[in-house]
Amino acid sequence: MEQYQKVFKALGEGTRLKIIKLLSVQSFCVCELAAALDMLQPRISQHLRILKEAGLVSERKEAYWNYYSLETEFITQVLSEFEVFLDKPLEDLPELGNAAEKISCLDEDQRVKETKTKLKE
Amino acid sequence: MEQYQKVFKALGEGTRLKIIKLLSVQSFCVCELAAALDMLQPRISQHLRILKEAGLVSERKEAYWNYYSLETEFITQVLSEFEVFLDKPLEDLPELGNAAEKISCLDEDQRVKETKTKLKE
DNA sequence: TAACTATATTCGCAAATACTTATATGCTAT
DNA sequence: ATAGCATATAAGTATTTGCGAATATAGTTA
Repeated sequence: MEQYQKVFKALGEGTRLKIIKLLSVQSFCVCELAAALDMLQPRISQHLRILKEAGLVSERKEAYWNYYSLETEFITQVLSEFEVFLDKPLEDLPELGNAAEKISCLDEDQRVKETKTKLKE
Repeated sequence: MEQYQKVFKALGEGTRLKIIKLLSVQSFCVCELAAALDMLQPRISQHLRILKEAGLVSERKEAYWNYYSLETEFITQVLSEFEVFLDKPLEDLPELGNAAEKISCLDEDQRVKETKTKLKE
């Protein structure tokens, strides 16, 4: 669950989305990305670090340059895993097992029925 | 592209991810979510507003309560569209057509070859 | 070694965001 | 109508985050 947060946070920013889209075409070094996006080099480096820590891009050093590549397969995998995550029962998630207990005694349909009954009486 | 940013930003936060996971099981009203997550009600309402504006959840009023439901199909659709987005040519994206021009004169393999040649001389 | 190029990191600032407290709105019930 | 419950909104504060400028690091050339 922490991984999804990290990945989605990395994806949820305009500049990083642009970088990702550029890298989806081909690998680029930092200075090329900076030129293409008309931004300062340190900014690009910072965003690339975030993307790299989330696993979305990888780095390859070549002479002067550091080329960054999009980890396309990783992205595909995380996104499909996320859909599986949404189908899992709450009990399987340590972060939410507690929450599951607090509401497990309630059933929505039953609740609504009770409410309606109560209101109609 | 703006939609992806909004959706991913909404997904990239811990509390909202938990809310989404809870709603993946069944619909809940605000006070139930607040109780389950042991958080204050206004905080939950705020997060729900963000999720709703991103299209990730929908609202249904019932007597006293506002029940929120996960828009599962929407999520699935956006995520698969995003993968298509990554395959599109840059020219199709108004936000990056400009960037495409700035780097279109460069070809990575050629660039690397030149570099290596230059370094070996 | 010294000078150069590309990149990474740090610092200070401004904008955005999440949180708490307090208040307002909307239904429902008496 | 007035009271009560659930929810939404607003105000104020603290934290986070993106940014520009300056500095540090790493690899390359002379």
